[in-house]
This record gives sequence, C-alpha cells and structure tokens, in this order.
Amino acid sequence: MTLFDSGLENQDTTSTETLHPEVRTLAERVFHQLQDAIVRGELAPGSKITEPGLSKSYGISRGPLREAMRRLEAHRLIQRVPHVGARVVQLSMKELLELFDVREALESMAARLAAEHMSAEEIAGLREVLAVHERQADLRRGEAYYQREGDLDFHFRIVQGSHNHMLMTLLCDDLYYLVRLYRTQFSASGTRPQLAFVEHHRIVDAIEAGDAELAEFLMRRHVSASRANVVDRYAAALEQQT
Amino acid sequence: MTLFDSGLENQDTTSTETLHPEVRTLAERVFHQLQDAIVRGELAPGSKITEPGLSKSYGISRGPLREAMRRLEAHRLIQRVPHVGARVVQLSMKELLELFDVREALESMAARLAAEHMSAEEIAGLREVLAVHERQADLRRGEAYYQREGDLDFHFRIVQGSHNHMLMTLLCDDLYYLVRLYRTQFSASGTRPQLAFVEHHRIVDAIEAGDAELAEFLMRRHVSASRANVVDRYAAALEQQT
DNA sequence: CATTACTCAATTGTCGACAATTTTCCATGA
DNA sequence: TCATGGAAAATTGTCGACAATTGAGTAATG
Repeated sequence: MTLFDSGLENQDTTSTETLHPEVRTLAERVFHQLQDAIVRGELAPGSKITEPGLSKSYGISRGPLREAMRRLEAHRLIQRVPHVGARVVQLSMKELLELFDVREALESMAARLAAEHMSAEEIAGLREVLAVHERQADLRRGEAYYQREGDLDFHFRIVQGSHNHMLMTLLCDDLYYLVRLYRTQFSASGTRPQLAFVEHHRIVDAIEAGDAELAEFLMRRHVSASRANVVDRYAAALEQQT
Repeated sequence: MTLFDSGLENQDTTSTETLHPEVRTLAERVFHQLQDAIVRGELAPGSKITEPGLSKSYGISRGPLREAMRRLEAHRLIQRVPHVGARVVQLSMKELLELFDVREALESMAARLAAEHMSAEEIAGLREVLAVHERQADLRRGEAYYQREGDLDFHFRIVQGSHNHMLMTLLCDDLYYLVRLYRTQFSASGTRPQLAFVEHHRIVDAIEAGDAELAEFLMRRHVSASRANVVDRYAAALEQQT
C-alpha cells in the first residue's frame, strides 16, 4: 500500500526491483537500492551518509535503514564509525591493488573449478557471451559501458561454473560490486578490450578442454595483466599531472 | 569515562570485551558475544534463533539485536529467511570442502605476499609461534585444543604478514570463524599435528628466504593436504557407519 | 481416518519517541 | 588573529509498541 503512493521512491525502483527479486522487506529493498546508488556513483565516494537524510529520501523509518546500512558495511560499501556516522567507501590505489590480488587468487581458483565442473550448457552460454562481446566490439567500438558490464558477465559466469557457492557469494555479492565502484570512481575505460577478448577466448578454450591447470593459469595471468594495466595508467596519470 | 562506570555490561563481558576492544555500542557487543557463542558451539548448529529469546537472555531490546544478527548473517554464521526466522549455520560436507578451496586460493596468495612483504620482526614472531607449538607438542601430546588454536595462530600471522588488508578481513573476520565452527561442529581433532609442523616450518623457511613462489606452493599444498585429510576421515566415518 | 479450512498464538517487520554522544558554532580571552 | 571553552543543534544509539506475516493447533468435512 505505502509502496506505491508514498511518491518518493519513484526514481528507478523498477530496475532495482526486477534485478533483485527477493525484496520481501523494506530493509532488503533499501539495501539493494543503496548498493546500486553507491556503485553507480550517485552517492559520491567519501560523502557522508546521514540516517535522517536517507530515511526521509527513501520514505522509510530508521530501523530498516540501519539494518541495510549494517549490510552495506559488511559488504565494504560504506564505512561506519560508532556515534559518528557512515561514509561511502573511497578506494585508494593501495586498496584497489589489494582487490586485484584477492581477485587473482579467487578467480584463478574459480577458473580451475569451472574447468572441472562446468556443464556443456554452461560452456555454451559462456561462448554466447563471447560472441555478444565481439559483435558489440565490431558495432560500437569505443563504447566502454557495454564492455565493462560484459567483462563482468564473463567473469560472473565462470564463477557460477565453479559450482562453489561460497566462491560465488564472495565474488559476486562482495568483490564485483567493489569492482564496479572502482570503475565508476576512477572512470576507468574498457580494460584493454582487444587483448581481453583474446584472453577470454583462451580461457574458455581451456575450460572446454577440461584443462583445469591451464584455465587457472590463464585466468591468473588475465587478472594480473589487468592489474598491471591499472598500475601503468596510474603511473602515467601521475606523470602527466606533474 | 562511561566505559567503566556505566554499570550495565557487567555480566560476562570480560572475556568478550578484552578480546574485542571496540565495543562502544550494544549491537557491537552482542554481535561478538553471539559470534563466540556460535563458534564455541554453545548455540547448536541448525538450532533456531528467536529474537525475543535472545533479546531477553542478553538483556537488550530487539533493535540492536537485529543489527547484530544482520552482521552475523553477512558473516555466514546464521541464515535468515524473511518473515520466518534465523538458524545457526550448519556446515555440510559440501560446504566444508568449498571452504577449503577458498582457503587454498586465499592463503596461498597470502603466503606469496607474506614472502614479499613480511618484516624481520614479523618473521621472528612467526618463528616464536612455531617454537611454542613444538614445546606444546612435546609436553601435552594429544591435547587437541592448543594445537587447533595454535594452527590458526600460525595462519593468522601469515595473513597479517601479507600486508593486504582486504585479505586479512576476508580470512580473519569471516573464514577463520567458519573454520573454528567446523572444528567444534565436527569435533575435528588436531589436523595431522606432526605433519603440519613440518609443513609449517618449510613455509616459514620459504617466507624468510623471500621465495614467494615456493611459499605460495607450500601453503597451497598444506591446505590441500588438510582438505584431503578431512575427505579421508569422512570416507572412513561413512565406512564405519555402515 | 485423512484432509482441508480456519482460528489463534507467536514471531518478524516497522515505526515513532527518548537518551546519549558528537559536532558545530559562537563567545570569550590571551 | 588565533586559540579555548562551552552551550546548542544535529546525529546516532536504544527502547517499547503496533502492524503484518507465518506456523501450529483444532475443528469440521469428505
């Protein structure tokens, strides 16, 4: 009842609600809404979050809001200090590189497990993702957005293919949102599109061949190269700045 | 100031509060208390947790309690279903093996980074932990408790030595509590004490030598062997049961 | 006797109000 | 002018009460 006539949250709830079907409670819903808002950069990194403010703009009381914030804190999207307040997380270069190291460890393991456990249908779906990427790369070259999301699609499916639920939640529920946040925060353009495509193909080949060791090695190198690319860009930006 | 004369938290907070210094709020405190209670097995795995019950037994209202439960949920120690309730997590064999795979990925990375970044003082502290273990192994052979906690001590210090904060929180704040929970739940005895000692020594040697690749490899094999040991025991238990 | 529908108790979800702490801001003084 | 101190406002922490949903128990019916 108060879901539709409160008239405040009619900004983009549709996309959020369709993406996250399990919104049986206010706390769940506002958690996902805030998650999206942070990742999209609508809530600026480092900006202070005040409970009365959010409570008013989302039209809910502070109870469910605080529960949602506790979840955001656990997912590293906000940082809280008792009796002081909460701020949207702001990734430093050091933390970004830490994130890459963790991704390298987890995603290489995911690729290894995917090579062992992925079904034929899942591999077919993975190939379809690659095909879509190539089509998009041909048509709209330079459009970074689809490449970004597509890149995460690729990694997402491999993690799913690992059939390791803990790995899935760690990467998909936690780290990938941080990756998205970093990409908007640093306005990072496509991560070496053409090179990444080749690497993606090789990884899928290894998975399809059931070569776990090779898939693990290729994924490790893929993430590592992406990290090195970030370091290079950062060094270049520092150079240009002086 | 209000830390000592408020006179409210005088039940059994000593152990918990000394372990976790940052207990500036009720929600924080009850979170750590519940965390310990679950890991120690005082709250049986699979048992239902009811908010009025905990609220009464801990002497707080349901507001902070719900926030603590949301954090426990994010740390995978309880599982919640909207409008139904929460249960203490019960690790199945499948999930336990998943946990080992994630540990293998993260801890091998931690060992690699530790070999690169650990300071001389940290390495000395690590050697001291090994010495303590050997003394304990000589004196009270078979006492599983100290071996267990000591084992976690060892892994804990290596993760700290990685100087990767994200890795630290992932392993120390999340996964190691699950490891403890598993050890009480399956009443797992010492994880191959004598063999583990040798492996620990070799890992420290590699870290001290700054051989990142070797440290990573040895840690990977160490965790993998521990996992294989669990599988063997499980198979033996199944055999004996029939 | 099994099954279904219904009522009711218990639990979860949400809200508004009050208490405690922090931050802001302004006045005072060196 | 700058530092220091202390009210006042804002924000966070906590509580009790009410609404909504679930699950259990019970009675009625085939």
